[in-house]
Amino acid sequence: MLDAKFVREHFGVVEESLKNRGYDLSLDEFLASEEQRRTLLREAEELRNRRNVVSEEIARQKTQKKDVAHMIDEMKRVSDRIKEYDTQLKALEERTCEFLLNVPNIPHHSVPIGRDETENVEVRRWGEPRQFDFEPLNHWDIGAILDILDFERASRIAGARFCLMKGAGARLERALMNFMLDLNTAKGYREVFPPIIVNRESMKGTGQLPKFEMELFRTCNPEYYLIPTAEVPVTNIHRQEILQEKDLPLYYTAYTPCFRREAGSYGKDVRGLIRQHQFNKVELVKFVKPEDSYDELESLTRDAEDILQRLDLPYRVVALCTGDLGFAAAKTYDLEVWLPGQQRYREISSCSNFADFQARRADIRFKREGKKGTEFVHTLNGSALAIGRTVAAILENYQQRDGCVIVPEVLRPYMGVEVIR
RNA sequence: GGAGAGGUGGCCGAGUCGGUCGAAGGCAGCCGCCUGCUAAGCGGUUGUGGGGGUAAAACCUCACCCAGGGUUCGAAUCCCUGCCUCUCCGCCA
Repeated sequence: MLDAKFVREHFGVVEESLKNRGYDLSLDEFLASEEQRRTLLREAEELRNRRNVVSEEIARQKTQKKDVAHMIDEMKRVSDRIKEYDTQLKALEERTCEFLLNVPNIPHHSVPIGRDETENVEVRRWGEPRQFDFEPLNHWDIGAILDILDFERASRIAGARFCLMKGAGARLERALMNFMLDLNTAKGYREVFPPIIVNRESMKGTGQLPKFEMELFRTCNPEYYLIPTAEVPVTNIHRQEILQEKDLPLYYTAYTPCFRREAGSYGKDVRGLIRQHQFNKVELVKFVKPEDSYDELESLTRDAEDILQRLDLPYRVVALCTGDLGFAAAKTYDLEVWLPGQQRYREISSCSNFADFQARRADIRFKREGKKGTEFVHTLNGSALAIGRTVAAILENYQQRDGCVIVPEVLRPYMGVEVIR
């Protein structure tokens, strides 16, 4: 969420950023109702002041047994007027809040301007896509041949966009989770295992709600939401807290299952592990001081890249342009891994700096040593990595002519075997 | 699921029959004094958010005693609802 005062005072900046993101949203109505709100607020506060002053007077005179009926009479009228003001103010506040909740973050000035994903900018590449002396298969074919990925039975158990992993497939999934968590914690990220269904407030805090209700699974009675990413519960660890400067930065890593409706993605990636309703992911989350957040984004991205490098999977880093940037993000790098079966790079991690956008929504602040007042922290997160997609990448990149799959060296201690056959 | 208790400032803790309570007292922190010895004593000070104001402060004002409603001229104090915590019983991975 943006700061109402900031929007008031810098609406030019906000309009520009909305335009760059491809949003068609006018600020006029917001500015007008804000103006009205502030006027009403001042008048209401004057009345309250009057009421406070006279109420004290009433108390004083009453102890002296004086007649206060006329004052009480006046205050009755004042209180009625305050109530009227409050009703109006509440309506206005709801309107401005509602509006602000639907305004996306302002992109950082280093974010390339562009309409959609075709205008994202490649920042760097790592690794050489392997040259095959045979036609490389898709991971779902490899999975079927090895009998480690079973989409048919999964659809019987649950439905489309689910996968039953079996034998070495299940073991590979688990190996990757452990490998990634071990690596991340060794770098100083604190491992947490959070609730994976959360309340509405948490979803609001990170920006999934109210705008993206359609993309979430929800429970009824009582109402909870299944998390689409560990970002939600982990960022909300510090919701409504005031942290101390000396406690920052805070680094967390978490493995969780993730659940996504994938509404509106009909026909996309219908086969394989790329787009599932349920998938596993290891996430990195940072809480940092504002002045550090863009450096922290670079190091967070490097930490995610490190996993791909250790797995020896070719990838590239892409800076998302304004038109492709997520709602809450100020800047995002996507890591795209090479999939030989599809002959293209596919997203496997998304690393973002949200600046103070989530912190303001979730009310996560910090106090500087020796300074008055508080400031919002900056939050960041990134996948390190999406497990299912990593499985797909390993199967496709490490496949052999005879159908078996070599296990990447760093995973062998976790897998117990060198080859999946 | 059943029966009770409770949620007050960084922490502990008071708040009487609703009125001068942003809230006693203690601890902790900060500033100063005193003392010369490893610490005590004395004085002062210490929250957050909004609006106004200022070059910036100062300053003025409103709100905040879990959250949201209600009663009242006036609520931390009374009523209702919700959330959370604790104790006991039951059930259970």
